[in-house]
Amino acid sequence: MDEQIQAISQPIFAIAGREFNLNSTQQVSDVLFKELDLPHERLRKTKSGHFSTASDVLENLIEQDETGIAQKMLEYREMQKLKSTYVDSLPTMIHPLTGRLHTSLSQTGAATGRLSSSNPNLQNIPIRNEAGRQIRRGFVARPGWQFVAADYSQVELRILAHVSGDTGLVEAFRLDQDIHKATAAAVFSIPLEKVTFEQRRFAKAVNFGLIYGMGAFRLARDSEMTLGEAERFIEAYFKQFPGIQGYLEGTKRQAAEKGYVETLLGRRRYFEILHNPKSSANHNEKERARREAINHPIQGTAADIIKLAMVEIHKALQEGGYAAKMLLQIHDELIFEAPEAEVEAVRELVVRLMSNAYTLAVPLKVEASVGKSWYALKE
DNA sequence: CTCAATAGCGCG
DNA sequence: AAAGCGCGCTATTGAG
Repeated sequence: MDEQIQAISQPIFAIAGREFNLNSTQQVSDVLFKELDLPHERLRKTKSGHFSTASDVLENLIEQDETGIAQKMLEYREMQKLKSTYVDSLPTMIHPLTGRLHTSLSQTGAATGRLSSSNPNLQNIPIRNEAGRQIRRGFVARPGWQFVAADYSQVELRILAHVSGDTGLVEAFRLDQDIHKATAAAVFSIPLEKVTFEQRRFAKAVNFGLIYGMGAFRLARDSEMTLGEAERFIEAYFKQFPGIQGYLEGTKRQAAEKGYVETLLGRRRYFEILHNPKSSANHNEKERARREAINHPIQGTAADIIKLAMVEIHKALQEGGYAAKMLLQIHDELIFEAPEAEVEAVRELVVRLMSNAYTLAVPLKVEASVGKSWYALKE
């Protein structure tokens, strides 16, 4: 990746006889969409009226783009992001006395009760693409120590199963089924072993979309379905998981009647927009508030639970006389650093306390891994 | 120079 | 435009 990153030091590109700065989305938009022979009537516009050059737009253009500029820009952007945000920036933030990076965690940064991380943000270190993932090679445990990482598996869907009481979802988690596969089998009315990769991928998108209050429009856009087909699919989904439909409706009703919704542990988020019938908010704002209300009890409960686990684990490490330290929380995941001799005990302790942090109608599954670097975590 | 808004994108 | 939630950081742009 070093070579790839070095290769982007020059952000000036020439195309259609003009030079422009690839960092300037406005320049790119003007040149790429107006001077090139691309159909630009149907393209998305930004707030300021320029054509959007967001990655999803460029990806859709690759096919028809004979110049190859769309592909080039995506590659350039990926490397530029990694270079500016991580490779160039993180080393400058190493503390001179400790030789380490120290983030600041805010307990009030997120409306749902999540923590947020800043200066630097260590909750968004790349992992999804291999080039970015290489950044994690830079995070290494001190000599003779190892990282122990433990994350909740599907914690938000498990919380949805609990708060909705949906029997199908609860059963699937109790049987420790592959939840997206089980969803696909249910909505397509086929046996588990007949579920294709595509069907599972689709069910996964729908499961996540629900947590965020997704509608038929988005579903249709992200799939090959028409709007009508997407509406029928969602209908079929709710028929299969009526508890989920009940949760969505109940949450909306509570937000309207009481003006707030809350997590299992009582953390509230207020929605004046939905409570006040004379609210001046427009339709879009109300729809957004509706989705926020749907999401809060789920995301917020997950945040409550991992915080309980963090308190318990801190206590247990202290009382057990461990040298191991809790380093970082990434929403559904905790990272520790432990001396070699403590690794197995810490791993066992962390998995146990995270799993038992709060009792739901379904098990809280925790997966752990160990390694000398953040890149090399295994198991 | 600082400040705010915007576009874009990294993560869960 | 906006049409799935929650964040923080970088670069550009335009303003004072």
